[in-house]
Amino acid sequence: MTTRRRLPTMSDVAAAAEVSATTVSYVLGGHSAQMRIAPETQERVRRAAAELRYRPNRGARNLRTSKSATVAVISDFVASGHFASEMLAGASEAVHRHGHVMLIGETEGDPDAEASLVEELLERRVDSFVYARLIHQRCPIPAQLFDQPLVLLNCVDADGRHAAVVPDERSGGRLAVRTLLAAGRTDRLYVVGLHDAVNDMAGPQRYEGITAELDKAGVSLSGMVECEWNVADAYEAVTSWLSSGVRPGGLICMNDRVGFGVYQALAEHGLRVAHDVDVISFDGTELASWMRPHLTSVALPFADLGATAVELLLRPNGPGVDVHHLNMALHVGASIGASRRVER
Amino acid sequence: MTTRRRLPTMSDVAAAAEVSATTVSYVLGGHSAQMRIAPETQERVRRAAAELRYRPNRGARNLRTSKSATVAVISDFVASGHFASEMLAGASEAVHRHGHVMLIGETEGDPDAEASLVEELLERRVDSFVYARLIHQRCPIPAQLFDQPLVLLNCVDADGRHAAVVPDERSGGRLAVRTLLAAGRTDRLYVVGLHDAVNDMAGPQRYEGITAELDKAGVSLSGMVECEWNVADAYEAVTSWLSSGVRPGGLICMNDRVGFGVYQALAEHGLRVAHDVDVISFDGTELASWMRPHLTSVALPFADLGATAVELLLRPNGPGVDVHHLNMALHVGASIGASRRVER
DNA sequence: TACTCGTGCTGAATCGAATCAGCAAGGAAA
DNA sequence: TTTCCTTGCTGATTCGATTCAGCACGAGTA
Repeated sequence: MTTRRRLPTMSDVAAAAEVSATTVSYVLGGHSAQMRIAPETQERVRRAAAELRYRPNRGARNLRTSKSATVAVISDFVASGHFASEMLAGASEAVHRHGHVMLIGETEGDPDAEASLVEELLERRVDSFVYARLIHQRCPIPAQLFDQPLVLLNCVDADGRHAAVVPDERSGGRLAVRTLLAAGRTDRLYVVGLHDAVNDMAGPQRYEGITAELDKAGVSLSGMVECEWNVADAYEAVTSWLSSGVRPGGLICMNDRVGFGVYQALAEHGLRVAHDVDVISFDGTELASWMRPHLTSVALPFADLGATAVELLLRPNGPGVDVHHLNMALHVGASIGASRRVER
Repeated sequence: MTTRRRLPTMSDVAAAAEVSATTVSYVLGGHSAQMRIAPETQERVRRAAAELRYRPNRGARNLRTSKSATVAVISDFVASGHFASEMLAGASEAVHRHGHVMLIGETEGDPDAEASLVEELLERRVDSFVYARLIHQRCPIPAQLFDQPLVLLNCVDADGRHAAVVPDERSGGRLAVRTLLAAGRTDRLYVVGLHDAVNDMAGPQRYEGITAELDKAGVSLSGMVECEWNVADAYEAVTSWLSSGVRPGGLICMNDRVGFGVYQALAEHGLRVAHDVDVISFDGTELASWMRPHLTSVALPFADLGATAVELLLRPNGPGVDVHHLNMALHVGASIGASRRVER
């Protein structure tokens, strides 16, 4: 089923409505007032267009106007099976709301792939670009994008020359601490997952927020467990840490996958989440809601990040150069404070 | 940073190389032999193009040739945070390998959204379409796509009028059973996750494969636990089932999330995976590798599904109307047979 | 010398829409 | 009656590439 009949053009409509193609263009383009087209004529044109199932050829229009109503999203993930792809859903929704379409290119972060992808997109005269990263970080931007309308999504460039939309990790960190404190957890607090990753933004900023809020409350952090932000490393690090005899009161996990590993380690040591140890984490992915008990998590506003980036991009005056920090909200689970609720 | 300088056109190149635009077109289009352009002239044209950093305007080319080198992927998920988005990564890779770009539209399965999305895409004269579903199922196809080059991805239509790429669920089911049998598990076998979902393909076909292979081995299924394919339902169903006193030997979970719920339920009943109960599941997502012990899973070939769909679509003679079944491979974990390994 | 033929290139039309400049018809004002 | 304005529309050009038809020139042939 791949025969494609010729699609009706503007002059087909013009012929059907017995007017000129020019008139059709003005009517369907919404400029009929400016050109004083009589209401009956407008009606006739519109009916003809509907009857022929006329659809404008965007390519032809673009050629004339050099606008393509197309937003390209260049990301290092698309897929990768990661929860962050919700960002794309948010972006996609906003793009269609504006009557544009979204081109997606995945590059796995490879600069060569990025460069050739951008070339492809420029050939297609894409109007504007979103450059997205799976992990909130500082990263280099392909130079070809410098003079294009551009918004960075979940990342920032070194010099702050571009508009960016990122989560407010710092206040996310404060929120995590406030949540623990509000539940009465004020002692034996540890952070799990701190590590040095070059250009990482999430880790340091979350940590800043955590220490700032602790200082404010006069509570001090008892220490930290370093590990990569994944299940296996978190499990191993926490397991060997617990084996050394530490008995934490509250664990702040740098993301949900770390939280997952932490649950496993605690279980093997006979420690019950929420009863013996309070656990909170960051990201607010589905994974948190799969655990037992549900993991309380300070959520990244994935969809909102994507949508906001597109909204900025499509603003009439362009996106500007500000960095926009979006709030992280608490996804309440049941991983905190059960002991104290019971004691009461 | 949104100023956009005028891009060089073909006639700019022609002027620079002191030839006609026609000549430039033939040289850069690779038809120089046919038109007998002298090697030196070709060289001059190519140098001029490179110096001006000339990029063809695809829109203009499309207008002339009515081909856009664009593949649209319409899916009900994109994002949704699901592992299946790897299908898109596979598709994306194949699309770029063919020098095309990929337009993505997410619809959450809403027919109205689908219809208007397809209109948008047709306006842009997209060459060909992939219609994808998160869950392998039989589903209605938007009628506007009927006369477009189209491949269905992870779904089939009711009448089999379109090419489709789907996982071979049946042999996946057989593989799961063979794996259990090969590990010596031949008794107290149960399937977890069977349920009636209209138009679902994965469940019935996996089940068919399972029973066929069991029959062949002369082993019988001891029963099944019905639940939706998610963590919470699987946990609850299996927990109450275990509470009734059943002691299973092997559990075949309909997907990894069911497997996760099963792990939780088994743990609460003091049953150890691989020692007391063998567990195998389907899908082979990252989640399986996050569990302890790693869950052995019959994997969906996500990336391959996406790539194959695109390859079919871009075949010179069109995609045809066959349904292509791709093999599911075993992701070996450690959730099977530890007891018998120890006994030996 | 007249002719054909191969070589190497170009002119002009075309795709489908947007848009500027302008024109015919009719009514009002001078 | 002439001039001017308003109303309602159209012709021609343009965007940047592709592609058919054809042209000039020199070499080879009769």
